[in-house]
Amino acid sequence: MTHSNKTKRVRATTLADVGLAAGVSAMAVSAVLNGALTSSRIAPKTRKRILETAALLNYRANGTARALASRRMHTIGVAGVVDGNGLEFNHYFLEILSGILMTAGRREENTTLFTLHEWSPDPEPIRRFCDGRIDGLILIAPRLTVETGRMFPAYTPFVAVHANCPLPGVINVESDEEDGAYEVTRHLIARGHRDIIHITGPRGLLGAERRIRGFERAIVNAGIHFDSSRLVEASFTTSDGRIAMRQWLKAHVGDRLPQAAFCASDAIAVGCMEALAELGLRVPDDISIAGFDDTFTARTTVPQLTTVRQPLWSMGNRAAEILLDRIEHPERPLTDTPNPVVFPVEVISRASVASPPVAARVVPPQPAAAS
Amino acid sequence: MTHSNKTKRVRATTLADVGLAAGVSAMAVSAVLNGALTSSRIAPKTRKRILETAALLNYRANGTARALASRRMHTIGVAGVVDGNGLEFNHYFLEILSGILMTAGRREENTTLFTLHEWSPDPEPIRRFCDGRIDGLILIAPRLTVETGRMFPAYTPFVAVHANCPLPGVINVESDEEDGAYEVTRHLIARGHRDIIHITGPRGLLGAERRIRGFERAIVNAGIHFDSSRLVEASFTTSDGRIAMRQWLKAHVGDRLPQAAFCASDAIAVGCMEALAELGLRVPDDISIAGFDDTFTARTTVPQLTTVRQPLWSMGNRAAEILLDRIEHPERPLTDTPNPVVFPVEVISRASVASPPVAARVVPPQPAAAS
DNA sequence: CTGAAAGCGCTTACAG
DNA sequence: CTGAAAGCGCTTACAG
Repeated sequence: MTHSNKTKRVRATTLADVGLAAGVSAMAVSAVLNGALTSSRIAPKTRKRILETAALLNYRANGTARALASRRMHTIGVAGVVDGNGLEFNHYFLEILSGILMTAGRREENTTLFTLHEWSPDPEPIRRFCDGRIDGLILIAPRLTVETGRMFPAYTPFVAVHANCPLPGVINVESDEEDGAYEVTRHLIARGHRDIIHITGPRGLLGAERRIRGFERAIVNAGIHFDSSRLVEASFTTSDGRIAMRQWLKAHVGDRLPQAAFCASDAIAVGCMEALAELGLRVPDDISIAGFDDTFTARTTVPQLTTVRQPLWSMGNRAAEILLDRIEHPERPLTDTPNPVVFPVEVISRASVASPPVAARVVPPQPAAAS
Repeated sequence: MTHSNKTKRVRATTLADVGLAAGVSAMAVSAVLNGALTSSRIAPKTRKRILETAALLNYRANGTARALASRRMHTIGVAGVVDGNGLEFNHYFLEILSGILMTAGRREENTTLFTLHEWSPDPEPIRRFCDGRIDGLILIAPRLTVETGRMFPAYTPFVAVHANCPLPGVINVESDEEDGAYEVTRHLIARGHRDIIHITGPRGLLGAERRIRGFERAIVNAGIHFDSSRLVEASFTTSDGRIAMRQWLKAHVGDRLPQAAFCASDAIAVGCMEALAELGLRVPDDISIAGFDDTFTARTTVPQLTTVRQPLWSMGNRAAEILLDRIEHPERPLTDTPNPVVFPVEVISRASVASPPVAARVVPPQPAAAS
C-alpha cells in the first residue's frame, strides 16, 4: 500500500487552481478544457499553456458542478425490478438493460440504476429518482395507473417499456404481445394440440391480458371450445409458474393432462417444467410447453423452449434512443415521436413442443372424471 | 396525452421558492426539509408552515446541488464488462452486480453503472468515472497493472472484486480460487479420472493462473504426470470455450478423448459442451466436464454442471459494504480494513461429472497416434 | 430559534 | 481574444 495511510481525502484540482497556475482566468481554462460553447477562441499560446498546466496538475472537471451549471447531467436513469422474488434473476429486465447500456454508452451517457423490489402504484419512488441527477428516466414494465402518471415531474422526459398502462406524457415502447400469443397458440394447434391451457400473467396487467386475448382468439378461431378453465393464473416468475402448475396438478389428479401449455413468460415455463418433472412427467413427450420472451433462459432449458421472441435488446436500444433524443431536443413537441412504438414478435420453434402423445397420459392415482 | 404539447421544460421548485412562499429563509427550509445537521431547531409552527408550502409547491431537493454543496453524491459506481464479446451475458458480472445493488439499495445509495467492453490496462476510463459524480467505485474483475493503480485519483475510495493485480490503495475482495481448482480436480480424480485436461482462462491473468496452480497441484499430488499439453488456453467466455475445444478436437482427430475437462469458468464449460455436442460426444458418458463460478448458467445446462461455487452475490454485497464504510469514514486508516478479503469456495457436484467410460471413446476417423 | 453570507466547481451571457 | 460577474440550488459555519 504505497498510498498515504492517513486517508485524509485530498481535494481534486479545480478550474481555479489551473487558472491560477497558468496565470489566466478560470473561465479561460473552462473554455479550452471543457469545450465550452463560448463564441470566443483562446489564443494558441495560452491554450497550450493551459493544457500543459492542466495535465501537470492532473485536472479533471467535476461532473457534479458541471451538471449544476449546465443543467445537464449526461446520465439517464433506468427503473425496474431486477430480481424476481428473491434471488431469481429477471432475464427480461437484464436483456432490455443491456440494450439501454449499449446505446447510452455509445452516446456517452451514463446510466444509473434504480432497482425496485416490485412495482407498486405509488408514484413516490419515481418522483424521488427525478431529483436532478438524471436527465430522463426509462421505466421497465411498470405497473402504474394513469393518475400516477400525472404525478410525474413535468420537466423530466420519460420512456416506458411494456408499460401496463398508457401513462400521460410518456413514450411507450412495446411489442405486439397479442399477436405473439395468437401465433404461438396457432403453432400449438398446427402441431395437432387441442387440449391447451394457458398459464397467464397477473390478471389485470395489460401485458397479461393481451396474451390471454391472443390465446383465446386462436383457440376460438380453431373451433375449439374456450372457457376460463383453460386459464391458470400466475405472476411472471419461475417460482410462481412452479406453484401454479403444482396446484393445477394437485387439483387434477386422475384427470387427463392437457396436451400443451402456453406460458405467459419463459420464467413461468421453467417453473412449469420443474413442477411437471417432479411428477416424472416429460416435456414434450407427455405435454408440450411454450413460453414467451425468448430470454437467455429459453435456450438453456431442457428441452429448449419454443417461445415468442420479443426483441428485448433492440427495445432497450430504442428506448434509450428516444429518451436521449427527447433530452437533447426538449423543444420538439411530444407528438413528433410515434407513440407507442410497437415491435413485431416472432414464434421460435424449439424442442419443447412436439406432436401430442398418441394416448394422452394420466396423472398418478385414480381413474377419470373430467376437469 | 394530457400534458402540455409544448414541452417547454418547467423549472422545478427550489428552496428559495418555498422560502419566499412561506416567508422564511431558504436556509430554514433546508433545515426542516432536507434534515440538515444544523444544531438549530426550527419552531414547530414555522416548521409546519414550511412543510405545508413545500408540499403545496411540490418541492423536491435537487440532488446535484445538494451533492455539490455537501460533497457527497450518495452514489457509488460499478465498473465492469457486462457482455462477453457480443451479446453473450456475463452472468459472473450480473450476480456480483445484483449483490451490490442489494446492499447499496438498503443503505440508500444509488448505483451508476460504467460498462466497458473489455478491461484494458489504460487507467483513463477509470479516472474519467471519478469525476465527482460518485463517492466511490467498485471494479469488477479488472485487468490493470500496479502502475495503472497508482494513477487512480487519491480522493476516491476503491474496492475491487477479483482484481487480477494487487492495486495500490484498493481493497480487494476475492475468493480462494486456487483451492477451488484444487478441490474440483481432486473431485474428478476421486471419481476415477486420470486423463484430465484444463481449459484455462487467459494466461497471465492472476485468476487464471491460480486455477492452473490448483489444477496442477492436484494432478501432481495424485501421482499423475503433468505437462503443459494438459492446458488449453481460452478466455473466460462461452464463445472462446467453444473455439478452444473445437480446435483441440480438430488437432486430436483419432486420439483418445480425455476422460475429463476442468474448465476455468462456467461460460467456458458451456462452450466446451457445445463443441463436444457438435461431434456427437456426450457429457458425462464420453467425457466429464467441470466448471467454475456456479453462476445461474451452471444449473441450466444439459446436464447440469459440476462446478466450484464462488459466493458471487455475497461478494458483491461485501464489496458494497466495505466501500460504503470507507466513504462514510474517510478518517479511518486504510489498514483498518482487512485486505484482501477472501471468500471460501465449494465444489458443487452435479450431473456433468460421472465415472470414466469403461473404454475411452475415440474421436472420428483414423486410428491412434498419441497426442 | 432564525437569518445573512460565503462557498461547492463549474458555465453562461455580457463586457471590454 | 480574454476577464469579471452572476448564477446553477443547495449546505455549512457564523452571527445574532
